[in-house]
Amino acid sequence: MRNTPTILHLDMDAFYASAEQAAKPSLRGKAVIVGGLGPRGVVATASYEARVFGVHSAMPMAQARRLAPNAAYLVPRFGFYREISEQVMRLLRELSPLVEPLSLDEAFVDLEAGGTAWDEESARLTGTKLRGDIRAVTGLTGSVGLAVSKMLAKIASEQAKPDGLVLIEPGTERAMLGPLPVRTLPGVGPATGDHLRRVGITTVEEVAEAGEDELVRLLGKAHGSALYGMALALDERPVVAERDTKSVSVEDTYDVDIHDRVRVRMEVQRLADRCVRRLRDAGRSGRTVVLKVRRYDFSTLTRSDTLRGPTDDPAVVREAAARLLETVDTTGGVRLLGVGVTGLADFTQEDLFAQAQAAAGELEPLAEEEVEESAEKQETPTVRRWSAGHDVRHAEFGHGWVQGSGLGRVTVRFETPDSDPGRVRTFRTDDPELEPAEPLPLVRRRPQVSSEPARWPQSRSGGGGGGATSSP
DNA sequence: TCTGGGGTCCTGAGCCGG
DNA sequence: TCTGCCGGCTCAGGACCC
Repeated sequence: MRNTPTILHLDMDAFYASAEQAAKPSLRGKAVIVGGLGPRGVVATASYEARVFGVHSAMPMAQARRLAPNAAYLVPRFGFYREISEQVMRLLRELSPLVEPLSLDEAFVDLEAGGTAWDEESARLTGTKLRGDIRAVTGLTGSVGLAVSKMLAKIASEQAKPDGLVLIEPGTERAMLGPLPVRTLPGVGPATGDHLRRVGITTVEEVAEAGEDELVRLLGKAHGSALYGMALALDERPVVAERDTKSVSVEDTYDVDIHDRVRVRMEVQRLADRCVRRLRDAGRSGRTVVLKVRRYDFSTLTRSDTLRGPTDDPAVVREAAARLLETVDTTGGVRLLGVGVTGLADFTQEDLFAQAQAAAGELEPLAEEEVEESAEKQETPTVRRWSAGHDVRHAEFGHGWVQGSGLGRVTVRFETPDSDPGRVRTFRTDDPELEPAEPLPLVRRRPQVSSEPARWPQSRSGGGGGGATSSP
């Protein structure tokens, strides 16, 4: 393991919620909760103002609404977040070719490999400048952790939140780690945490004291050994720039459990089509088709079928998924269905056997009329949908966003990232002057990458100036 | 309180072929 | 030819992560 703290972990602060606050001046400083708004939605991100009420990510939305009834509730706009994420990732790639994105809002960077840091001081300077650049380019804040390994850099960025920088000095790692709860270690979730607590292990220090043999006995070989290493602050995992995707899947949770078997079959076919579309967009094909069914009682089962060769043929995937469904009992109802493909390849191989079978009529695919008939039942009648938080443009009032809709009315707040908080107006949902719009850039004119200050005030004023401040 | 969606990795059982 | 062993593959489930 290296002895300089030149692994950087960047974590954007409350990313989705902060992006929405940046786009919508009236939400700055307010509790904002982004997530699924249906009856079975969960919180994706809560702004720091919402966290005060006890709201956190992965919490059921119904619970969040009870805790913070006056918060702004928005559906995620992944396309918008992806654009911001790409700006941030570009800044990271200026630091090093070794950038490992973990999600839209997180990444590791090997600064040493990029020649941008070689010791404590240069690492700290690089991290500080990066935070300023992110703020200048996106208007958002991110927290930076610096350490000798990925695990420690991630723990450091967690400690730096929000809007800070923490560098773990080489030699102090074990002392820092010891008193932390086991859940701090990567790979320790609710189940493992419980497991360890039941045998009296609650801190990282106690994990180290338990010894490798005991951990392997408790958790199995791979998990036990890995955890022991982590507790000793040993983590040799390199920053890996190119990660090959290993599976592609889509799934839907339904607002109400589905009981009708015909409807279940139809949904599986739709999911299969969506899955193949994603597969093709990625230029891949796959050999193993996986069906996922979550039943009314939340029990989840998967069924998979490995074909003789990789395919990206929707008919083949549909047929495999339909065949797998026939092995599953769905009486009682299903709350979630999913279709995935694994065993990915860059080439396809015609599944002649399946094609021949289909041609011979052995597969009993859903009759077209049956599909269409069921599809019609699904269609909501002709009303335009206005999702909360999405951008719109009105012929007279200009750019705004949907604050809410229902009962044939849609409420729009007219404001832009660099305007003052705007006024609210209500329209009929079929108002011809109202149309969906693309999100506006958060920072109007991309400034030179330097310490130019953000163009508008942040909800968390913190360090002010160029944003290039650091906490201890 | 009532649990999303997209992934990754691990484990253990059963089967098969050398 | 039979048996035992071993490794590899497939399948299902579970845990974890963001």
